[in-house]
Amino acid sequence: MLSKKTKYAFHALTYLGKHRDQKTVLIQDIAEEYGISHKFLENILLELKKAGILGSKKGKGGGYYLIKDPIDVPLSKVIRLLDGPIALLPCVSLNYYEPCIECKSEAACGLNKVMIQVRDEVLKVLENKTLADILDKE
Amino acid sequence: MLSKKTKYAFHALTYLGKHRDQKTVLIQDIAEEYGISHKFLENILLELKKAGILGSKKGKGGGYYLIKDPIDVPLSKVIRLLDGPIALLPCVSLNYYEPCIECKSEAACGLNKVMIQVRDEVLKVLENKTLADILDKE
DNA sequence: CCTTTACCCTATATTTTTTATAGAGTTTGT
DNA sequence: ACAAACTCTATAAAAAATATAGGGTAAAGG
Repeated sequence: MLSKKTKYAFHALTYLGKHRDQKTVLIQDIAEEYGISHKFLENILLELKKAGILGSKKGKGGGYYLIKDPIDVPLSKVIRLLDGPIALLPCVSLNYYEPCIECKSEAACGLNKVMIQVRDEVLKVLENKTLADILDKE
Repeated sequence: MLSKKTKYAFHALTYLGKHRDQKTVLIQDIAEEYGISHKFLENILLELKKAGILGSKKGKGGGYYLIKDPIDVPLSKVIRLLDGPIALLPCVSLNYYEPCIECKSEAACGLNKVMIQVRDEVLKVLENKTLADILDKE
C-alpha cells in the first residue's frame, strides 16, 4: 500500500499541475484543499524539490511550482522518493537493493525469480504512466 | 515490501513442501532451519492452517503438514493471508476494498485507473505462480 | 489412566515505522 | 524594517510489525 506521504505528494503534484498558470502556489493552499497538515506537507514538498520535480521561491509572493513538464514525471519516481522501493523484496529492488538476510543464495531462491517478474510488470506501468496521465483524468 | 511474516510463511511452506515424504514436521524444525522464533512461527502456521493450506496433528509424533498440492497454492493467497491487500490503494483492492478517505470520487481519480492496471499486472503473476514454482527452484 | 509431547489460543511487551508537530533560521518583496 | 513564506533539524505521538509469555487442549504411548 502507498503511504500517506506518497498520496499527499500526488495530491500536491496534481494541484500544482492544475495551477500551472499561476507563478507559485502556497503550501497552505494545497494543505487546505486536501486537509493535510501544513507542516507535514512542507516536508513532502521539500523532498519533491530536492528531487528536481518542484521549484520554490522564498519570501512574500513565494511558493512552489512545477519545474518539470508533467509528462516527464513518471509515477515510479514519486513513489520511490516518498515510499522507497517498489519491489516486494529487497533482493530484487533496482534502486534499493539489499540481499535478503535469511536467504542463502539468490540463485537458489524460488521467490526471487517470481518477484523479479512482478517488479518488471509493475515498472512497465509505473515508469510509463506520468503525472500528465493523472492530470488528464481530473 | 513483503513483511517478515509473509517471508517466514514462504520459508515454512517451502520446508514443508520439501519434506512431504514424512507425515509431519515440527514447528521447532522449521524455526531452527531458518532462525525464526518458535512462537512467532507458531502463529503463522496457525493462520496457514485456518486458511486450509496446512493440516496439523497434536500430541506425540504430531506436527504440521501440507494439506494441499503445492500447485494449488497461489502465491497471492499466502501474501493476502499474512500481509493483507496486494493492491497499492485500498480503493482498488479486490479483497480488502475501502474507499479512499481523501478522495472525492473514484471516477475522477487519475491514480485509481493506473493502480487498477498495476494491480492486474501483479495478480497476473501472483495468481498463476504457485508454491510448486518455488519448490522447483530450490 | 497418566504422563509427555506438541499444537491451540489469547494477551501483552517490544521495536520499528509512519505520521505529525514545533520552533528557530533564512530569504525576499514592499 | 517588517512581514511573508520557504528551509531545516529535532522531537513527539500514534500505529503497525515483530516478538514473547503462559496456560489450555488433544493425542500417543507405555
